[in-house]
Amino acid sequence: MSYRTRLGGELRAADAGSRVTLAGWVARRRDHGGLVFVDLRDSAGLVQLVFDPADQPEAHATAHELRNEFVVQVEGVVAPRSPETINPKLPTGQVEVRADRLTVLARAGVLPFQLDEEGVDESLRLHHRYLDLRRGRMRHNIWTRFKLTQTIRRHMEDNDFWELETPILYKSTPEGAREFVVPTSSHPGKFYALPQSPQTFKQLYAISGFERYYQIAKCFRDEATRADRTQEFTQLDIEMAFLEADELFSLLEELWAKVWREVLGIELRTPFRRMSWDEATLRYGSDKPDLRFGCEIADVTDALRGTEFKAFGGVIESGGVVRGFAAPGALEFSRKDFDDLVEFAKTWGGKGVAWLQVAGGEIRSPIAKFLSQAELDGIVAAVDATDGDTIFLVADAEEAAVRVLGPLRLHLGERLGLVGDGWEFLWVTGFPMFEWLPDENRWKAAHNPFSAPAPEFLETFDADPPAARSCQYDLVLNGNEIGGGSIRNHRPEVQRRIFELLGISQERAEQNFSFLLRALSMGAPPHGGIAFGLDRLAMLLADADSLREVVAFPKGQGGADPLTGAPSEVSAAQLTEVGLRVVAPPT
RNA sequence: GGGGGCGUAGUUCAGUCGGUUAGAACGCCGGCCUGUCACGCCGGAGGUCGCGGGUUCGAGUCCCGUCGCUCCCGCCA
Repeated sequence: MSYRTRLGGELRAADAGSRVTLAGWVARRRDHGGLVFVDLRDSAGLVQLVFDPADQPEAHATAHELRNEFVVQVEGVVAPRSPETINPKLPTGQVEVRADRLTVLARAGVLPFQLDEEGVDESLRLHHRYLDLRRGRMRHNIWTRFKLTQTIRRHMEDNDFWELETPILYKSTPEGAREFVVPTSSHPGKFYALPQSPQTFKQLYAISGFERYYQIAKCFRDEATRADRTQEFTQLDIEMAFLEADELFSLLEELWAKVWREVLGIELRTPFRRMSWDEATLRYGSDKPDLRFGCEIADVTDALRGTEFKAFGGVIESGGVVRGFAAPGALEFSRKDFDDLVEFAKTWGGKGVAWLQVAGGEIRSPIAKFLSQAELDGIVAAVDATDGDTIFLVADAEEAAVRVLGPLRLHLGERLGLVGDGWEFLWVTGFPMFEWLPDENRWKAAHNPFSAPAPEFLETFDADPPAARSCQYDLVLNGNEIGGGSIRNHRPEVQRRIFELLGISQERAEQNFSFLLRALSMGAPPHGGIAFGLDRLAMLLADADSLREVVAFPKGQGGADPLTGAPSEVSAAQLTEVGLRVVAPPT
């Protein structure tokens, strides 16, 4: 005989008068008069048990000893509840169970925190994650994650993708993020790395003729953590042969529409918007613009050309720009509020921020007296400001101005409550291929070195690297980068030219990527793909503020796991086996 | 690697200008209550104020150091 009937719907449907066996956790016990009331919880719901000494004195006596989170099995008779006794805030349901038999299956000690309490210290929650996960909110978050991967698997399967695995013990290729290294006793002194992504192997699948690959893949980066960044994460990894980007875009638009329908019951508008990287950067100061509000950044340089006001004029003369945006509100900002904004801008490398309030047809600004009426009018027109707006301007080299204005726009969007509800998806395309690292005096791949140049840059990308744009695309949602990918280099000579420009010597390319170059030289189809951060998607879907809220057993800042105590030291014997000696033991 | 915030009962927090025996709520323990469900009522236990040092007649409170957690910058092809 099984332990139980499930609570919730199944039990509510049971006829009054029928006898049931239930098992679950004690959510709460109340004694009132001669009766004991127990709320019993399982994964399907909550039901109230009533113990009456008249029914069965022994069960009643045991029930009196119950504590929260005890695991019990009960037998009893389902009875309807009179509507006026049902508390809608606590969904114990339409029926109760008059219990006459009770077995305690497991006892619980005093809980380290109460399950209905909010704001409990996170490391305490992680230390007792099995308790924390019993809470409704966490249960919902984990459900969201499950529903996300379930919907993905169904959609990919329906579209003839194969779910294929790639190795976890990877070859170390020290480009990009710092890798986790793994020693092995078979080769003391040599190391595997954990994959930062299945990038190279998924390309090998495509080259091997597996034309539609996907995987829900674990990835690892030994880098500092953030609220939205962990060392160990999960991505939806996709690669296709004979791929046009448009084909991939519509496949994914359909996928996310399904996910939003399944998880949130929301219909997304498809196709998603698209924007070039250049446009996103200039208009929003970001390669992942949040389109839930306006405040588009405009160029006001022309309106101020030749101005007397040195702070602007000087910058313009030396080839810089003045850019800015108008934000509705901020008319009530105090001097200190504005000073804080200037400080904020400085943390992003800005020299300062100028502001002009447009109120009742007048311009209020500490710099207004330095500007002519024509210049003021020009500013207002350029940023398209209307009455009640405050205009924020930054004068600097174009790149520097953009770098400050983007975060400033986001900051003010939050601060002024401009960020609307909803889901703004955006494809960003045409990323730069390379980025110059002045400190190291070399070019760096802006995304990854396997992305193909856009066709119009195929001949010229190594002659004029800053101008080169790649076949890379990102999917952005409400200002979060949720995925990115590219059409790859399927011609080995193009891949070699990229490695060369990046200063990855032939020798090192040979050493690190020879398998890929070799594969490309034996008939590689045009291919490309994309990868999505599932943790971040789950976080957005569950409306959580940290990745750790949508990971069942997450690690804290610095990768420490309060639950298991990992990472931990290993024995001297284990070290000897892998040929390692710890030089600087933990203090 | 750098900067900010936090650390007081099992939990969430309060603690005034540095001043008597460090408080509240929830939880926990005991008792009462014949329909409770955030039950109610009475009583009780529970504290290395993260740790170390300093200033002071006196430190939870001020100073220095340190540890832990967290947020951000760097970093994250």
